[in-house]
Amino acid sequence: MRAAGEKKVTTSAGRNELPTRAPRKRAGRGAARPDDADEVGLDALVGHAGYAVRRFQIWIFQDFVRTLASVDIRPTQYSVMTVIGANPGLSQMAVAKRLGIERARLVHLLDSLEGRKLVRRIKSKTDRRSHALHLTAQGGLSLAKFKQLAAEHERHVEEKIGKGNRERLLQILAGFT
Amino acid sequence: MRAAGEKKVTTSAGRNELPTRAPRKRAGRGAARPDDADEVGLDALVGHAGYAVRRFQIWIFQDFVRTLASVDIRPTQYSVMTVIGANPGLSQMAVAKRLGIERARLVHLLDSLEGRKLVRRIKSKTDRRSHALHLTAQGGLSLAKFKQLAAEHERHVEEKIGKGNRERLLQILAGFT
DNA sequence: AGCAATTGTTGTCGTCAACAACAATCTTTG
DNA sequence: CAAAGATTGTTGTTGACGACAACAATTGCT
Repeated sequence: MRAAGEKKVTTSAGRNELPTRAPRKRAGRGAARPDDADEVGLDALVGHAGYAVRRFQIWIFQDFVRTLASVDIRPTQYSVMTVIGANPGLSQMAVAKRLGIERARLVHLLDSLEGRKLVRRIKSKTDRRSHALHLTAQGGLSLAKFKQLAAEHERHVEEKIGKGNRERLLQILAGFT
Repeated sequence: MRAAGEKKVTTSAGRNELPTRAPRKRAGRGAARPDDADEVGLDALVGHAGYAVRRFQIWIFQDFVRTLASVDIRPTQYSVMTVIGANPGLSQMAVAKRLGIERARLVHLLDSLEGRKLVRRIKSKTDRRSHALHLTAQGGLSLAKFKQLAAEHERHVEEKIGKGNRERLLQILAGFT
């Protein structure tokens, strides 16, 4: 519901400023006073995996949100629906554990999705504490659309870091999924 | 939880009924329904770079916080001090731009660091709007210690994904730093 | 001088991880 | 079987964080 920005972000959104890194001289210590951020040396920060990953994560997140803005689905919502769609009848606990999110957080997520008639909580008969999660008919249809857009987002990632690098990345991080 | 032989991704577009596992601990559920998160298929989620990166980012973040817990320094604080240490005299705007954080947010960050006598805001004489940021003597000493711990954290990353993979990762994501 | 832009600051809003506490409901065990 | 313990969904709080909006002081531009 934001969309107020209406920035000139095209749907392709790739190749904006990747190779900016001008091989300029390192910011000289002492007298030099780099005012432009482009000239600021990072020193020890480069070489930290966490920093690079954080920046990349932010970029990916924003592109995902932007690409799926028309359907108003955020990454976490998408992951929840995907898991439920692939494993109907899961309990909230199971979904939370699988996605590594707090079950407390999943409550709000599902409230929202259920309010939009995408997901249903059905009381389990075998365990009256838990809910069996299912996609609604509309939810299934919608998820198909979401997946299309998510695939488009994935193409943006390819454009940004290269197809081979993306696959390599997935391979390296396969242990965390 | 590595989900080793996980190849239950039946590419046939239809439903992929999970391979019937013998019901383990809990009383039989009647229908084949995975209760344990370990058995839950992710389907389309695997293959999404954003998901893998997010999980990895969370892991890295937590390890960083844990490794630097003794000095009570969080990733963002570390990045701010590193940049200031490498480029003394920077303005808040320059630091914020370089690290990709909001200048509004940097205010609180610096309030905290200045309160701990690690950095100083010195009024610029050339531009009385801005502050020149410097590490205090204690801040410089502390940063050296922080860097040691950060290097230890980085070793944890190596242990987790492998030395070569870590370097490849940094290489792939170099454009985002 | 006048007006737009920048800088630091304050504040709000929404997302997210991490806990804590609780009622309802299993499961275990004495 | 009944009490004790554990689990599930829920509500609430805390704190870090990104995104904005508005503002005063200051600078730059014309």
